[in-house]
Amino acid sequence: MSKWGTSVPRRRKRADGERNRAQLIIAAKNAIAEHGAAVSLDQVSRDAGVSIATLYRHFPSRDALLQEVYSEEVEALIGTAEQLTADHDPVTALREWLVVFVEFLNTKRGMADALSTLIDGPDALFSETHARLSSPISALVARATDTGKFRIDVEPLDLLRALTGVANVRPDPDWKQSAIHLIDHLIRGAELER
Amino acid sequence: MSKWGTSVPRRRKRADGERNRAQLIIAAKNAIAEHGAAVSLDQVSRDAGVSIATLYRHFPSRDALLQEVYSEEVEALIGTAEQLTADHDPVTALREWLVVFVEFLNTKRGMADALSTLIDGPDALFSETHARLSSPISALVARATDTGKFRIDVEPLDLLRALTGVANVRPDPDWKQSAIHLIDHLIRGAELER
Amino acid sequence: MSKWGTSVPRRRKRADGERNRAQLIIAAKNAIAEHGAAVSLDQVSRDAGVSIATLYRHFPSRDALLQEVYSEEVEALIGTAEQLTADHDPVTALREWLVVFVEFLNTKRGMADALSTLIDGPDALFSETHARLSSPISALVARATDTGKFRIDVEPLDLLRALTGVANVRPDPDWKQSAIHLIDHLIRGAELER
Amino acid sequence: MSKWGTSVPRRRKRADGERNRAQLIIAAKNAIAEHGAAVSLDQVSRDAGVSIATLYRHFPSRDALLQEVYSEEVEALIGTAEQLTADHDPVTALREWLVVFVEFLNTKRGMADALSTLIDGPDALFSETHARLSSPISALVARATDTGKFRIDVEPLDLLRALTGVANVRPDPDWKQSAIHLIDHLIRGAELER
DNA sequence: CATGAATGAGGCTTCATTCAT
DNA sequence: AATGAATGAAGCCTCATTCAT
Repeated sequence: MSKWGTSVPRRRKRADGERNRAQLIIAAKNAIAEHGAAVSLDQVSRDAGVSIATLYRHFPSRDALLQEVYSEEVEALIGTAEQLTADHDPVTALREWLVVFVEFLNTKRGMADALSTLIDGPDALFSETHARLSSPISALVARATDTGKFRIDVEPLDLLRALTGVANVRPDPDWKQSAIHLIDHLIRGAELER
Repeated sequence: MSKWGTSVPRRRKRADGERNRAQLIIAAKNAIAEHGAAVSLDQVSRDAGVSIATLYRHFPSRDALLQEVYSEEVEALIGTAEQLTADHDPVTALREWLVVFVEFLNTKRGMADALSTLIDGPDALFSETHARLSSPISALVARATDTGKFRIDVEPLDLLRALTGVANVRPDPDWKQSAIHLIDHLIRGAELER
Repeated sequence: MSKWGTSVPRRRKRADGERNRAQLIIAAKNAIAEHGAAVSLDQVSRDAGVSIATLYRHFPSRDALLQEVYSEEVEALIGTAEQLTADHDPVTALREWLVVFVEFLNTKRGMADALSTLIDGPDALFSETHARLSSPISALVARATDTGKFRIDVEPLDLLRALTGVANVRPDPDWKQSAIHLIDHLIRGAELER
Repeated sequence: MSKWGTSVPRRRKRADGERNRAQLIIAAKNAIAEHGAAVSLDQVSRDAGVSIATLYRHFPSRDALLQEVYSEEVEALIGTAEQLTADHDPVTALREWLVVFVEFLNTKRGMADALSTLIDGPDALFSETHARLSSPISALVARATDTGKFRIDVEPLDLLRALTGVANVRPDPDWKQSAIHLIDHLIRGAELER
């Protein structure tokens, strides 16, 4: 089927393109973590080892890039929610997922900025991610609540927002531990029997 | 009309200087509330009715100005803590102060950005505010804890951070309500008798 | 399915090449009419359904492409001149041709830009077109003059330039009518008997 | 009244500012004449010997700059129309003004581009200039027509457009002569008695 | 003290054009 | 012959900050 006997070497350039694309996403991820969501795209392209024009070829707008960076991780997060739901009792699943969310924030340092920085108020990027995270957290909370032993008046997404707040304290190396304390406290406040 | 002919003008000069300084802080405060922390200093100086150079005379750098804006409000917050401590029982005082803190965040929309936007590591501005807020919140929590009916494993400052997280959801007009729900939940999680 | 198994594909390759070339010219023509002469070549190649590289294979530079677009239409114009000369009396032929020229400008909206945009001095593109249009208009004018009833001190090409000036008023939807009025006036000014 | 004894030296900087402003207008004028209206503002600022930021300080937008360049000359033109109306018989006045208009085009080479290039179709800049030139030319034509010996079916502004067309032939050094021939022809076509 | 002006530097974005396959 | 990818270069614009008066 192949013209040259192996199926791989054909279209090396194409492969490079995809490698660059990947590099850009990685660079953007790191850059955002380091400098916040307002990173210069110039910076990102430099980090990725490509020209700024190449960045623009792959991502026609800053948002398109952020979207992509964001997307991957968010999908993973959502997948984890399903996994945990299957493997654990409701409250544990919720707790564990919040812990995973904190891990996610770790890579995403600056992402919170990203959301609010994007100009148009309730913008597409935010709305979408919002919506995507809303499902799993709501489901997990609902499942915990359905046990009858758990009650929480806080809107599910606000749990994530609270953790984001703790995560945004940039310099503190112990923030993850702090966040876990907060998770425990939040759960404890929701348990009816004590 | 002479510059030194009366005893008043000499003082007025000084007064003008201070008025300018005050105006600048007010303008910066409003500008930040309105446009986020990335406001152009030009904008601020224009709003204050002085030249950009005058701004620089008073505040040698952008950060110095932010610092000051921040400072004022923080001092007010601290004052409130003392007031509440004097007027209310420990848990109520804590709860009320957290509510006041949420109000503070309301004016400061964008201030959170300001903090995280400042680029490198444990920056001076943040650290100082951090330190200054640490005292009142710690004191309030300690006082509540000392009643023996209250226990919280979360680091006091993290309570504020959690609220900040909820506050940072820019477009939601109900965020304040959400924040208060969170406060109640956090307090509830800390009460030993239920 | 084999590449060389039939005698047709070999020719088709060539045919494709020519088709592409033609498509490119058409696309460029439309693009210029729509967006002015500053169209991006990327746009043109996309419209033509080929890659930008293919565009470059056919036309080594932006100017080469414009040249070609221009050329085709100019040839058609010249053909029309001959036709009109054959079919009508001198003055009518001249008038009609000027009307056709106005039609030509209509499709070419933006072409005028194209010419003057090319940066330096008496550029090749312009000069050539210049030269090519010079013949027919001069011939038509000469033929009208030879009747002895017609006299015009204006350089023949300037008649076209004047019309181009009227045509370049972009927003006016009645410009064609205006141009025809101008044609009539110009002819009227040349008629000796009145 | 002055603090230093002469009224001049005070505010030297301000004077510089105005000089720069003037330089920018001159540079823009020349640059447009040379490269057309799409000149890079960077280029203009460089020619004027100031930084691009300074250009922007004086003219917040490209249009603002063009407006200014344009404005001065247009006002002069309008003034001339009044002068000529006062000093000459109707037809002569019209003819002379058209000659002056040709002179104006000489400085303005590329201005025609400017008009059509500015993005929004019938845009403010164009409309205004349009309107401003409309008055004098209409008045001059009307006055000539009122003599009863002159008739022209061409819209007054189209006379200017026709001349602009001739003027836009960049390389020809004799274009001014050509334009004057055209003027004479246009006038001749309008005279009823011959 | 205050001012208006100026600027360097940096980010954004778009192209025409080249290159390896 | 055709392609997608890459890039240098250039334009646009904005801002924090400095300076001469």
